[in-house]
Amino acid sequence: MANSTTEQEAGAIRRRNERAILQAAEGAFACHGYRGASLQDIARRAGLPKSNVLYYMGSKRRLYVRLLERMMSRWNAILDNISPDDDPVEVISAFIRAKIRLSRSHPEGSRLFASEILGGAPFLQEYLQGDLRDWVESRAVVLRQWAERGLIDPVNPVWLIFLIWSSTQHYADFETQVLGITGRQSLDDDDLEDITQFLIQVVVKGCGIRRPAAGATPPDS
Amino acid sequence: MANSTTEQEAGAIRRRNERAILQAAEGAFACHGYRGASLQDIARRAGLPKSNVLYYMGSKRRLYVRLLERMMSRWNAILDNISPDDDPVEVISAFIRAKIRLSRSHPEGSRLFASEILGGAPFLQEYLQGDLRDWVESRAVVLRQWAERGLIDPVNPVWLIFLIWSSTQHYADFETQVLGITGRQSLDDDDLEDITQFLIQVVVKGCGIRRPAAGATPPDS
DNA sequence: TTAATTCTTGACCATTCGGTCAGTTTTATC
DNA sequence: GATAAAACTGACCGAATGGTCAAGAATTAA
Repeated sequence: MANSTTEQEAGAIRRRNERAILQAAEGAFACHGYRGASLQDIARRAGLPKSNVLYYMGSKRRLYVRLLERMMSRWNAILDNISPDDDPVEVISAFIRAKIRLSRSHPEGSRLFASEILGGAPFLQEYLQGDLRDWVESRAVVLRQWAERGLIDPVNPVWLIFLIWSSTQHYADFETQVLGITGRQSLDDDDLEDITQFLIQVVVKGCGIRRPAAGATPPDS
Repeated sequence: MANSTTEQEAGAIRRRNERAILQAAEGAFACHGYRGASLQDIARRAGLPKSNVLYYMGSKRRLYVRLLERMMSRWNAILDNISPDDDPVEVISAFIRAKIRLSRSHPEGSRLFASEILGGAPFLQEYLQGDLRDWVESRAVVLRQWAERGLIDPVNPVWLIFLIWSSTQHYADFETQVLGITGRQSLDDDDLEDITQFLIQVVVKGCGIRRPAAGATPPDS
């Protein structure tokens, strides 16, 4: 294969091919699920022979797990810490915004995750019942403290978190439905900003989320 | 095969076997998607030889389409008509409630639908851009009229419909995630009622949905 | 009882699946 | 240019895929 740039740092070929394979596989797994996706199809999308895919990834399972881990690390990156002293409106708004951004920047990874959950999460059970559960519980504690201080209605924190997850995830997972119904070819940045504002408004107003009284407990900004 | 009840109306065997196959196939397709599910697995779930599945259903594709159509008819059943004169709070509440009930009564059909959309809706494109789009548009008209009369904040009706769809669908599609994170084995009726109340409250309050002034335009009940 | 219809199923088919491997080519190092 | 390491890939394997078919079993209709 003709390679125009002969001089490049070591491992460049590996990096480039792995990137191509991972991207191709993400699309295939997102579209057809773990079982439904085939290495042949992934190889074709990546423009490589099937043997080459296995040379780099070892096996279909390893490739799939690697993609899941990549997606979960993206997910973890937006699960930032919050403190009871933070401004609830800011925290919730930032969370919704980050989640929408993730759905937009990595729609296929998002669908890959959804497909994994739909199939009963055979590879992510541990994560769901471990790290992610702990994260949800820690946020629930903060939300309850906000409720005690009258900064939010006494809603079930877990249902609220699920509401935000589902309503934002929707725009990646059900993109086909959204486009089909709205008659668009794609959603542009303005649409996404509009959706983000709408979700923030409904959640903040719907849960009675308020900013803390000025000077009471400064949100450290 | 021993058949205890010899005397029964014609077609009883067919009905019973088709039921078993459809149920088995719904679970398999929901779990693994169209490509990922295998007739062998479906036959095993139904307790029949593979040949028998093909005898009744013709082909994998026909079986899949039949399941999709069955699910869409359930879906259509809750897309009832509304009039601008109806009480917005009642309409939205009833819609959320019906949608939650559908997710609960037919979780695997719900996941089957989700899997179809995730895969790009190869079999449902027409439905999405046709009947469903028309339905959404007709509801959007009513919602805008409500907004003009001050019965709801001027939110984008389509985003509101998507919000209700996604947040309710979540409890079927992401059941594994919900159970893993809450540490439950299953969600009981009380949980679902709690979730329903939460979603109704957030949406109604969040969108500023109000009941029409008494006697103004009676909701015909 | 007989004849027709429906139902059942194992054997079989071409194709594709994930995966192995040996052998070749390309690249990096000296 | 020589050597070693990395990259590449066609051929191949056993298993599983969706689907066909013919022949037999069970049920129904006459």
